[in-house]
Amino acid sequence: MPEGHTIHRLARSLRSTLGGEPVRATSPQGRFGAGAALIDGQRIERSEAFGKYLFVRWTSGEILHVHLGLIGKFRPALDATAEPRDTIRLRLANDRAVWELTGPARCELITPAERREIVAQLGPDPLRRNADAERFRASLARSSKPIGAVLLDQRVVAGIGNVYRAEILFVCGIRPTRAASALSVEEAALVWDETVRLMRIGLRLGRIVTTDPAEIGRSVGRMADDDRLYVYHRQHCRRCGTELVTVELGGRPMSYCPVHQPR
DNA sequence: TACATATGATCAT
DNA sequence: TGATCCTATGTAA
Repeated sequence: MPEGHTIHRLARSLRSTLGGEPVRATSPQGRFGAGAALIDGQRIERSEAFGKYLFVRWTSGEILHVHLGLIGKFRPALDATAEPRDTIRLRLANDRAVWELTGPARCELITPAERREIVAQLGPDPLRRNADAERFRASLARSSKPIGAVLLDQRVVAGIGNVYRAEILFVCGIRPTRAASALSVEEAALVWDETVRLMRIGLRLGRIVTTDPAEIGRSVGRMADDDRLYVYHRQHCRRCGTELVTVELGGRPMSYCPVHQPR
């Protein structure tokens, strides 16, 4: 379930559970066998996320680059003692924890220069300190494409995915079909601020929650799944019940509320 | 069993 | 824009 908050959380969890001592690395599936052998027995020196990209630096100097893509998962083993399934690309283990990676779009060892190239292609990451909001605003001002499509462009802002783009624009009251360059400075600032706010919540909770607990009438902990989002994957607006409009932007479907997201 | 679908990105045309 | 890759899950047949 990978938008940026997931990867940031993952980077932290890997550090806290595997950091400090040598890690056993294997590739039960075999497709990353040579790479796993190179980091096997090393310690994690650094584990960080940039947008949806995960970088784990090892004491040997190798950098593990993982991108989960649409269906990839990197999670603690359900049963650490069971024989690993043969879909597991990479398994990282010490005496405290076992992590299993399946279905990644990318799992490779890269050099620091290659890491820099990847990061250089990415826009500011709202979950990183010192993220450059002005650079984001300037990208919007330059783009005549719909804001709904622009928010998915990782070169503009790194980490937003299909859920957050829909939810952010709802919370900001902005119709996704509007040209990015048509947003006022205040609107662009609002989009950035809400992106930071909502993704931080996602990072803290480990799941995407964009609804206001006061509006829902329940604490976040007691919210049903159906109450967590305003528009994503819904037929009707969580706020007013109006039938949502679905459009395809950036090659992927998204919904908006015609009442709360005016032209 | 088969098929559709999923919080993504890349490559070919 | 469309095809393709990667895996797991839910629903239909």
